[in-house]
Amino acid sequence: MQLDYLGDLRRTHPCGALRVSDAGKTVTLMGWVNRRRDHGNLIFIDLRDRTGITQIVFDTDQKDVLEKASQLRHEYVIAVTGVVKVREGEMVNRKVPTGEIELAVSELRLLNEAKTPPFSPADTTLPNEEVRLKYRYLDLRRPEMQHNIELRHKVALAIRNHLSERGFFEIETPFLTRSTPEGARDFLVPSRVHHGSFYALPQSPQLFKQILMISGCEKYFQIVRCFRDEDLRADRQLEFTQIDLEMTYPQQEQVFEVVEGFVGAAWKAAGITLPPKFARMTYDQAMEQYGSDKPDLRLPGLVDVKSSFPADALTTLQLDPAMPFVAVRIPKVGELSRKERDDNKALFTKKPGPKLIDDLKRLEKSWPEAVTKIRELTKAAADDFIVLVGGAAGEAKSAAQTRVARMAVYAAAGNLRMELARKYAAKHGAFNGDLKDAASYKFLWVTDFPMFEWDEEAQRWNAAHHPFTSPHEQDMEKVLEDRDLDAVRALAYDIVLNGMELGSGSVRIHRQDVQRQIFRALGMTEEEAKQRFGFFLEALEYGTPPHGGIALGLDRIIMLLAGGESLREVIPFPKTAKAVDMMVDAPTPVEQPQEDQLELMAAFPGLGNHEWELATTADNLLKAGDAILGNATLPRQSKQELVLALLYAKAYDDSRATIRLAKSGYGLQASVLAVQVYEAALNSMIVGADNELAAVLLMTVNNDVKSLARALKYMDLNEEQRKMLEEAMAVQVIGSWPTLEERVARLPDVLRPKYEAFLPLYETYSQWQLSVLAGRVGGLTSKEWTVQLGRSNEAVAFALRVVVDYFSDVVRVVAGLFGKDPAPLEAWEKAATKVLQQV
RNA sequence: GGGGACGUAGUUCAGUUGGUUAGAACGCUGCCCUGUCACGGCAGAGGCCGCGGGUUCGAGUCCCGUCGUCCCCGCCA
Repeated sequence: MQLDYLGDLRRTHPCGALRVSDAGKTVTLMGWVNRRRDHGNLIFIDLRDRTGITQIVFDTDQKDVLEKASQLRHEYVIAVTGVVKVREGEMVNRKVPTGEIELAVSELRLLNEAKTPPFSPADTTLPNEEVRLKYRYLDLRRPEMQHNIELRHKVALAIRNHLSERGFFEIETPFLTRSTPEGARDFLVPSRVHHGSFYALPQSPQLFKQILMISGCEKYFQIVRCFRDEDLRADRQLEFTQIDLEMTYPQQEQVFEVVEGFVGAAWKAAGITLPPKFARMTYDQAMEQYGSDKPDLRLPGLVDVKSSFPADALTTLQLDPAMPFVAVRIPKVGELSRKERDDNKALFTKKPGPKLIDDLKRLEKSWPEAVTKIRELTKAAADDFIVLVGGAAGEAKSAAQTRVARMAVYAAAGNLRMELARKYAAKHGAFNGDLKDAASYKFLWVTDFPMFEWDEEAQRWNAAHHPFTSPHEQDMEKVLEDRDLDAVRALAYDIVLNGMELGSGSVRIHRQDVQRQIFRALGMTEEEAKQRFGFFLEALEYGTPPHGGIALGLDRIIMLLAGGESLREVIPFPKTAKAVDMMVDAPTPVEQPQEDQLELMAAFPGLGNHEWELATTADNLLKAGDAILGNATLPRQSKQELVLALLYAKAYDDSRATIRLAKSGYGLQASVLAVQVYEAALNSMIVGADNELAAVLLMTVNNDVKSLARALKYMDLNEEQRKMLEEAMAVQVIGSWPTLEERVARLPDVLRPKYEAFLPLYETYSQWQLSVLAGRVGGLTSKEWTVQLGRSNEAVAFALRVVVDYFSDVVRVVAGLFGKDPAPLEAWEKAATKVLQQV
């Protein structure tokens, strides 16, 4: 079809703007064909842009234009000029804002055509997420997505303006930086200039914003991208946006005021007026009243019912009188069947300690007054559902455990409360509040978090927030004297909305004596602290003002305001649960011209050119092997086929692990694992009954190990090397096969004679070969034998050579037996030989 | 790493106890239609039933594996 040029045509109005008051005007609209209704001599088209839809009309008044309009299809881009006409009577469409007018077109320019899209932005039912993400540009054309994008812009702008008006400066901090003290995995970026060193992408600008306070910036904020290399969820993406702020000389309350201010401005931008102040609650109160540090206030809290019972009742119920005993009430659930009650039991924690009493009717038989009292205390209506949670008798032993045990009971009750609330959401309706109604948003500040958490596994204290959080001034003595650490409260706070944590912050430590003491309490030595935060500790020493701040998740805020179930609804280009961008198809293996390889190699210290080439070759070999066979595609009809398929799978897994270890420079560990590859190679020869090839293989294996032995140097072992040795041994144990006898015993009868014929040969060579590396590594403890453990190019090269040499043998033998064509391997093998000969 | 749900036409879905030629709606193509607005009518095209094995006389349907998407646990403020 003939396309038109835009020429000097200008758009006079967006598609969502025209009203009756514009009647008679000659206007020009541009946009997409959203929908067409072709009546032959009368054509309606809904023209769409981000502002909305206008109906445009073509009729026989202009035959040539009508003719042209009949060619239009979904998502064609057009420009139209015409006169705005008022629609009358039946012709009005009350469903759209522009429904009282239409445009009688006199000129149509076709700016672009479109392939038939996999789905149309005008569709009423959505395709699945995969399709939406792949064709994200089509998905984003949908009015809902346009709305979310606009909402996000407006909210961010309102926050910026609000904070700017209150003296906050938006200041940028680096993306290429070093690891900050949050607990998540960092994204790492190898440095080209500094071989073997990495930048980390920030999990948050925590230390930078504190440094800005030390730098005299007084009030900082930033709407900033943060990165965390963790598994994704509906409400978690690899990269997400925080509203980050920090200020000097703050009372905790001042931070709250600032946040209440900009959150109010944000909600205002979404057309909702929030009350000026949010509720406040201490951590202990939150736990006792809701069994959660992020209480959802839309439903009734827990109610202490201990006083309802006579003293002996607790004993009869096998409850610990020192533990909490609370009622969980879910409104309007109504009668439950026996089966449903049993199902609900499964929602209760499996941990020992907390105990569930879910049958109030039975309870009523023994203590009728108690149950009446409970109904009173909980203000329960007749159709409300109530269960009780207490602490099982005899669980908490020491006084120190009591607080933990009490919290566990509350937490169990709190969890059950939310599980039941979600399950019966349709009945109580508390979660279906009107998005536009301020009452649907229950904000809450949770304050006075504990400063430390006891880590049972590591047997030490952890910082509950992060190690720069200031303790309460009243609790400072305990910190400085290193006592009662579990009772120390932090000046840390969370902002919670409808049971979701929106943000988290604290007043920070500004005195180096306190900071030093905190590190000590956390079991960090001076050196460790210096190594991780040296620059920051030094900065603290140059007159640091008291400061504090907070960070809120912008994506979550937008999601809640948009009524979305997932962050993907409010992030234009999100990633899937497996961390893939479906549109651009990231991440991808990199096509590697030599220079790029060198850059990456630089990230792996100690790996030489030749070793890198070997690693790449081995990688390609694995790919080639899998293309020919494919672990999953091997038939497994006979026992022999099963054994071969398993052998191939093992060789593949070990090869892959070997290459990974080798690339990281862990030569010896890789070598130990590589032994498993030729073990598998050997076994496949034997099962395949290719005795001659197996014998040759044994000889070359022998030579390989000998040459490795020659290459390695004798030297003393230090502490680090000893640790690596243990690691290497662990790898050996994990990767080890059953003994020879066990293996023979497992073989099908047909195969056993063949295998047994091999035993002498096998025992002479392979048994010895297998034990060579492990044995020699073991010998390291006697300080006779060593390498630069984990950093030896010789060991790396050996491991990779083993993979390259023998994995292809496995592939060839297995392919032969399964009747697959090993030809694709040949081209690769030529290339591999070349690399191998370079040694 | 573990658990669950799903995978059939471009899209959303149906497909009985395993049984003839795998269906519907929307979309697409062609023709007709001057007041529709999720327009309507007639005709038509469109399927590796995700992929690989197995069981069976016979598999979209049963079994095993694998890949992908979503949700949850672990992990992560």
